Amino acid sequence: MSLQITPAELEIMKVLWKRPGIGASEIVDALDGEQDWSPRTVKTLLSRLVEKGALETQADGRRYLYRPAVAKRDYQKKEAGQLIDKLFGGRAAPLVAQLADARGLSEDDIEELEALLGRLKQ
Amino acid sequence: MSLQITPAELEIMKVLWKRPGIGASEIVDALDGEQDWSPRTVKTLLSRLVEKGALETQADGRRYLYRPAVAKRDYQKKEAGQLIDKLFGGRAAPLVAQLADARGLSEDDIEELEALLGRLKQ
DNA sequence: CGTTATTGACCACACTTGTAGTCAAAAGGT
DNA sequence: ACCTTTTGACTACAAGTGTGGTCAATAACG
Repeated sequence: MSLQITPAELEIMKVLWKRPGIGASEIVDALDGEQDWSPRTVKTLLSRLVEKGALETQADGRRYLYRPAVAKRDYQKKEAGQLIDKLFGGRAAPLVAQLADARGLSEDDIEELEALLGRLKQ
Repeated sequence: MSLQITPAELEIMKVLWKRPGIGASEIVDALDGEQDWSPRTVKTLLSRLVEKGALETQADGRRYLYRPAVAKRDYQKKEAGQLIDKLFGGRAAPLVAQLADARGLSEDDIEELEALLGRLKQ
């Protein structure tokens, strides 16, 4: 179940990761200002996500409540892993080097990473 | 020029980043074992890449020699940046944390990253 | 030289993706 | 009890993508 989430679908997932268990209209509202989609479009994306198993539904009278069937954490992991496999020969360090180069790590980033590495070390 | 390279096209790019300036048949050979594509498919992907400006051609008698118009480095940077914007709120540190969790960083990775951070610090 | 293999140009076609319309059932307002 | 709104189901349709075929020119081989 490779669960291919497209960029448009991802916007929906992001809303639901933040507020799981809401209905279509709340999602439309949450996206207002972010995306300029008709409610129809949002509904279509919801259906497709349900169909591909990325969302679970729970009937609530006339409508469904939607919630992610995939944790954000897991999805992030999968995507990050795919990227380094695809482009960085499976090694994480070169990716980080590119990131540093591409957009510069902030002081905070650097500190956070050092702490992380410290924890990993022992 | 946002230069959208699809996964299949990327395989071609990878060959050409490694060996720029080769012709279609060499690319087909290089992909043999990697991808199971007919030479026709490779040809189509090449045309599309040229059309979208990701490859440059140089006539060589009856055929073209192809070479990347985009440096691998730059493409990696763009992809990595897109990923963290898309999924990690634009911050690199959480991505690295996920990677560490997802596949574990090797000793070497950790050392490399520490060195990198050291360099970035001053 | 005539035949064959290669190459780029152009074409095909199903599947996915972005974006939305139609429809019928149900829920809610008045 | 109607009319309107909302919702999910189904449908549409163009652009992009994966995969490969046809064709004509030409290079290479015998």
